[in-house]
Amino acid sequence: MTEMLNQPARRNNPTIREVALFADVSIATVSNVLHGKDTLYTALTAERVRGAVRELGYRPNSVARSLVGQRTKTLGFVVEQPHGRLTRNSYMSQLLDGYLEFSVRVGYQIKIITLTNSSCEINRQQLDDGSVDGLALFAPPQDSPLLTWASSTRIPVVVAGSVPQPCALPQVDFDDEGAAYRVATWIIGQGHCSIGRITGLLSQWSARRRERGILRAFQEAGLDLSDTWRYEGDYSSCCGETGAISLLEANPDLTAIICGNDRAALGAITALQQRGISVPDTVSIVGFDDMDTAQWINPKLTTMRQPMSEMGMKAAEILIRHIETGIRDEAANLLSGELIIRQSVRNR
Amino acid sequence: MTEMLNQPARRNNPTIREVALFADVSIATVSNVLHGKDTLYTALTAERVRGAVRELGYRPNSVARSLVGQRTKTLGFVVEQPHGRLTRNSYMSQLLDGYLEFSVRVGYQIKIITLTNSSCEINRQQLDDGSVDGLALFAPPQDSPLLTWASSTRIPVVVAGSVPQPCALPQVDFDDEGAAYRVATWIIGQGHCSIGRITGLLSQWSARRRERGILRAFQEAGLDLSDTWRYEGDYSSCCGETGAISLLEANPDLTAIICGNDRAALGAITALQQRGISVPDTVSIVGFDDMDTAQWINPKLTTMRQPMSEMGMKAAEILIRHIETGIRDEAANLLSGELIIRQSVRNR
DNA sequence: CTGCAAGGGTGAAACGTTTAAGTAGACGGC
DNA sequence: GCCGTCTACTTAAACGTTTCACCCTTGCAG
Repeated sequence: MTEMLNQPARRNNPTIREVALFADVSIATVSNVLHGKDTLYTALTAERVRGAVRELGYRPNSVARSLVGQRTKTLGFVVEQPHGRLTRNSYMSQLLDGYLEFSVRVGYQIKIITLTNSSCEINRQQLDDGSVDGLALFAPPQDSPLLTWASSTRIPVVVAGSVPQPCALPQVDFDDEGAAYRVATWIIGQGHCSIGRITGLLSQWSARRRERGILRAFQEAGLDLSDTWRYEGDYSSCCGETGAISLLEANPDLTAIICGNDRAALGAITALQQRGISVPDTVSIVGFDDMDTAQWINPKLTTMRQPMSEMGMKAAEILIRHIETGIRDEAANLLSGELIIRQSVRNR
Repeated sequence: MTEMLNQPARRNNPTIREVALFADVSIATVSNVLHGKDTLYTALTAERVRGAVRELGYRPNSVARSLVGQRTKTLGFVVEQPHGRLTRNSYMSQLLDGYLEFSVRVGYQIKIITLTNSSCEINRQQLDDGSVDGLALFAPPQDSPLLTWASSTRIPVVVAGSVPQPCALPQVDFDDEGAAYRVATWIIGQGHCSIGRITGLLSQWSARRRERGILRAFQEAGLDLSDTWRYEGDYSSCCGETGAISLLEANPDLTAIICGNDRAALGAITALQQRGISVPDTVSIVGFDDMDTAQWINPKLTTMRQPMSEMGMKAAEILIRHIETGIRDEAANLLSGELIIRQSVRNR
């Protein structure tokens, strides 16, 4: 007994039990007061309880709460290697940002779950061990075993960003095709008709969808649909450099290039400028993503911004609705991008 | 009808109790097998238990585990508004990256805790409600009430990044003064002796420490220590623009500018180039941070890279050691930066 | 005076684990 | 034949909550 009194500095958090003792009421009453079940106690007892809580510095233990309530008010942010490092591309951070913002606003917390390919089997334990109420899979690799796992699991799941097309899960993604169509249509509207494109790897769904959008716009405008105007890259700046040069050699009358992402666009600009070809006066360049650097380079890059943060938010929204109402979202939520017009495209 | 079909997929996770029943052993035995307490069971029972686990698809509930074990194997990543959005500056994402990487490697998970100034009192509940074993406060505002709270709390805490100087908590930070000293010494070594500087707000500790480092180098080299060579900015690109011009007007023989961060450096370069002043031929520019854009602009920016990821790792390391051994780190862990030499500084 | 509803509260089970303490049986030494 | 020691288990008490069922007053209608 004296021991308890002697340990002022390092003593453990008080429990609801001690609060009850201190206030001279039952545990149940403390709980009721704390939950504002106001028909179950008098103002007097409430005051005594609150006094005890204040005096003892009581904070409810969320783990115990989760155990009995069978929910943790926590959502998982799942990211698989090789993305791994969140920062490598700001893509992930922006998704996280939106996801976090929405979740926190409605009272959920976020746990980050990273899976390495190798230890996928081991780490998968974390996915459904009761520590989260729901999971959002962000930009999963196309062949991720998680996708099949997710479609048969008990726990609410949503997939967001770069979703492989045939995917029977609730999903939110960028409207690649629509955005590409709009970019192409817009640039045609600027008077260009000899337009090259540097795509991502066409084995990837997102790159294929963008290609489709561009082709649709080209077709409507009666432009040449042949592969002469296409260079298949891999979203690297390096492929932007070689792609730009290669396209220009194949089509000397080229006046514009649509790049699959900003990095490729940066590479293209660099390569062209090194050869004394002016951007945008001779060749116009448009990118995809609106990465931070886009506004710092010269000329400032005109590009299609992906609504990353909004996608994160939407993912959280869908997930939380599923958790709280049991209603699983079935639609494919395609968010559209925004064309950020800067200086790298010239009106002819 | 469809509802009926949906039910079997939605059945709850099996508990250790059901595994025990299935394998016809006690709960304790299941637990022992799962924990590899190999003196406590025969190979035969182990096989029966593992069979049951497999058959039922049992996964231990981590919440229950945490409750009895009194630890969650989870660390908090605490970030206060107005940083809020992780992505605004990649600063936070990089810290998170390192923190995450180290933690995951040694078996800890990460929960993100964002605090808005307004609801600080409310959200503070989350900080010590038993849901995390330790907390890392990243780049707290100088006057953050969290800092005083943290120094008197029971739970292990570490502060990382932009730590206010008088802070009695375990901490890891960038060696601002040392890095600034090295940058200044190096640029003097390149033959410059008319060197301006654009600082951050000198009310902030980090900016003051950098200023001190620069002055020490200037003093050792016998350079003019007066304020003529100093422009106090606020780490914005805008202040870089006005700062560069203002310094140049005050000191026409200026040959180099040390910028408090990369954003200011970018602003300075833009402003100088707009006036037809060549960088680095006429004026050299050196930055601080090594933001992504630094390698994309022309000329590529020479800058002092902050070891953000390493700082995150170090924070996790210190925290976990404190948690597991009870030994609180008392040293101020100052990590040094790396000078990334690119093209924006000319050797005279 | 009885019955009964409402108000204000309590007791205890449950959530799913871990683990200290206990136990039954086999075996060996004397 | 008795004691002690191992081995392989089991029992049950925690961990800190929430919540459901129940209990005791008191007041009031019949």
